[in-house]
Amino acid sequence: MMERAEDLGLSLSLSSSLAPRTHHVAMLLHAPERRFLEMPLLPAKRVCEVSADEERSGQRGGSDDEDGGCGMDGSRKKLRLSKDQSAVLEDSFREHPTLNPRQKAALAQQLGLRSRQVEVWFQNRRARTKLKQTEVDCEFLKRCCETLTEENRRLQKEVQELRALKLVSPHHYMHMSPPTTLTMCPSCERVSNNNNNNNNNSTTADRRNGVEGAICHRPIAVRPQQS
DNA sequence: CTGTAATAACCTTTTACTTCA
DNA sequence: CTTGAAGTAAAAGGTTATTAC
Repeated sequence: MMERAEDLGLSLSLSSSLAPRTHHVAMLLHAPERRFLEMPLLPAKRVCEVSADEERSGQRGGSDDEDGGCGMDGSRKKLRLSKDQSAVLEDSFREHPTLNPRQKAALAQQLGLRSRQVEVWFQNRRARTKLKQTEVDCEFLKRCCETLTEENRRLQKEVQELRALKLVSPHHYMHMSPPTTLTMCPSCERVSNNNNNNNNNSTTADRRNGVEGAICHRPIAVRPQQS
């Protein structure tokens, strides 16, 4: 059969970790719809696995990766890893989240598990890590969204007030100091704070006239707005 | 050189079991 | 004792990269 780099004791972290990661972004986007379309109408078939005694003892020897047997009733009995086994697996995971076949076999032998079980444990462990990270990212984005919503509300209010002021007292409006606001360059979409951005080219009058392009970091065509 | 089939490794989703409040 | 939620081992089915032909 094929002789992979791992079999030679080489790490394939680039090809086996990075590449799938790039593709799983697409998977995240498209998998749910696909899964929905392909969702079976009937429950998935039950599958036989390692017998309860073998699993519980965790001492099942024998050839690697062979399918386990079934309980007499075909029911799936679930292995619970001991604390020691979990600790060793966790340590190993911290060291390297993916295993090459040699590491996997060594770990399996050390723990008295099949290497398939070690492999599955690592798969699930990676999935849990990713899920946790997704939750963290989601929480962060939620907070960002709340902050931006609040900022948007504040800015809308400020715009309203300025418009009202301009109508009521144009002279006073022209001579007031610039508002505490953020300005986004329409060209490069960078946001700058007017108050501490002293080296930008825009003037207060520019901004009052809606000429926001003046703060751009690169030259852009500025078309004064009709007001 | 290119296309293709086989294979390994990994990922995501789902299922089923265990534990615990 | 029952029940529902959470945690997790394992299976299923998918994608991608590699290799041989």
